[in-house]
Amino acid sequence: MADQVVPFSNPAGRELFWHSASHLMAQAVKELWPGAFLTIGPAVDDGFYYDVDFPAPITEADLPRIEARMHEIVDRDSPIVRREMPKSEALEFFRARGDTYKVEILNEIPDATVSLYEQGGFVDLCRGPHVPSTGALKAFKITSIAGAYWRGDEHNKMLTRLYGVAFPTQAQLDEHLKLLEEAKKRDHRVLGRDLDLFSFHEEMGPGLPVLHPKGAIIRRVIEDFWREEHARNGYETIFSPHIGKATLWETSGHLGFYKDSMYAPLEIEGQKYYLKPMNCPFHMLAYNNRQHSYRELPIRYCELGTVYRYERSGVLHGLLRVRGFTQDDAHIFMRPDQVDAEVTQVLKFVLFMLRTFGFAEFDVYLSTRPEGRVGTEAMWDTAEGVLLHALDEARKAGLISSFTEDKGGGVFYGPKIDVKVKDALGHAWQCSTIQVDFNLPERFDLTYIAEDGSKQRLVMVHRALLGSIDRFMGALIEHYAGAFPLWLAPVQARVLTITSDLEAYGRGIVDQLKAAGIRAEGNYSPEKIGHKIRAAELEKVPYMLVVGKREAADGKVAVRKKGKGDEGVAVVADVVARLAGEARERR
RNA sequence: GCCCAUGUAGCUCAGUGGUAGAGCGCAUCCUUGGUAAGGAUGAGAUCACCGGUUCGAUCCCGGUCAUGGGCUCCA
Repeated sequence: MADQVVPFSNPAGRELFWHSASHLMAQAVKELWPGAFLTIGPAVDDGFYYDVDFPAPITEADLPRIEARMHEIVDRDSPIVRREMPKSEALEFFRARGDTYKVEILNEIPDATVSLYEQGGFVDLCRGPHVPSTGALKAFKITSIAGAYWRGDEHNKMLTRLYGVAFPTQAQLDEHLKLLEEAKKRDHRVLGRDLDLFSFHEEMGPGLPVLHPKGAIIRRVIEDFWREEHARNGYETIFSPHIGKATLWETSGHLGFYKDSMYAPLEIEGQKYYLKPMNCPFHMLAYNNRQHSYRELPIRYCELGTVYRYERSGVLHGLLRVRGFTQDDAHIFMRPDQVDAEVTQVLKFVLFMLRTFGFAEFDVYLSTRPEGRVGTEAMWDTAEGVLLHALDEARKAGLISSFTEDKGGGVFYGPKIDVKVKDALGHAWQCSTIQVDFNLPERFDLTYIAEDGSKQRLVMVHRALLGSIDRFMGALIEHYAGAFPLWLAPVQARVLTITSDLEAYGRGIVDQLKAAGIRAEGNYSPEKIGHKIRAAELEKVPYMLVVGKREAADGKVAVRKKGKGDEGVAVVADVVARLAGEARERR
């Protein structure tokens, strides 16, 4: 059976190409370190990797050597040959080499026959297919080196993972590397510092950001919009404290299921208090403070609740993975007959919010019953059916194009819908989650009084639209590369005077903008206009309003839109109205 | 937490076993110039922290902390 040649433009072809490149890298490693053992080396979304058990640690400094050897192997242009053999024979082959990793993999392959690939004396167990010869692999780069546990299990040995990418031509590789550079410039951590949005400090501790005034404006704009829309959608805001007694977390089950993510308790007057990792228990108590009639439902409690979770130091990452963050949380209490309509409404709400922030592409997942769960099968059947129905409705309405079912991916207390947004570079960010919860209503004995006067168990849905406000900000920063649309921009307009003697005129314009609710400031320094424009462009201010003698003479400004250039002069009042309008429309 | 790497001025980065340098930014002064960098001068650094080796450590060694790339998990 000969391997088919599949073009690189095709996803399968790309995978084949990258997988072959992975073998090429493996051969180079094996030639340079004969004592190294190869484990697994697949193609991944944006390249390939190979996990290697090296006899002694290697470092980044070794990468050029490996690349050089790879080029040598390419020049040899060895044919890549597939050989099939009985599993037992392959086992013997790898056992003889003392290659326990390949033996372990082989033992898990159910087939009686396996395939090996050979290229210039280098042999690896592989399903294939591959490019016909090593000469086909022209352009590649080992991009990084990292540790990775054998089989991803931290109880296993730590291997060395080499990541790489490969392309049929050098031009394509260069293009790809350029794209990576671009992505680096959009990194929210870099922009967060350059645009003076937030910072981290050793003195405060890892995973604990502090928002600077400009970052705080973005946060406040997000929150104001959020509150407004929640009020409009029938939510009531509540506020809950940051700590709660141990008994509360015992009731909620967090001390049983979530303890590893919670911080050690504080002791106050002989009682243990825990920093909250979630807001749910407080909302449950607020609901349960009095009896509720079926007529009141659904009741929707929302809160921008700041929670604290222990995250292992190695996983912290800018605003995306922190130890204290604010969830845009809500808990909806309802009758069983209301769940369908409510979930559908929540999903629409989610998509409305995300679209308003400028995201147009979503990855939507339905996660169903996992092993080890609470609730009856009938409850799961109903809840999964409801979520599925909501997703179907959203699809029919054109709100989403499709969704993926993650079988067994639900939480122990109920099924859920997750929505990830895709940013301008195509990266997916986990944001929204809509979860049916069978657990807390039982634990907190949440009920309502039905039409016939009986006490009934209610259904509770837990949801977050943006997920973590902090993470969402990170997503926005990268999506817009720091160049926020007007309504989100910390500074919306900057007045730039051609000469410093026009300061008074400039200040007048700033005042008019501010009076209209525009976040405006002026730059009246005696720098040249080109300098001021460059500064404003770099700070990604959406509008630059340039004023010189000509404009000052007849009450006008020259409008320059960031990234677009000079738009010509306009009357000040018109410009103020235009910006105010854009901000109001959240553009 | 684990593996590897990194930590020098606000930022980006040079550099050396004899206590540091550039560009940008910042301050002051000059310049008042029409759409992405005008000029001069100046301030600014216990070279992450703690310990060791050494006559002497920013540099070598050890530890700690933080950061980065991953593994794992998740908002």
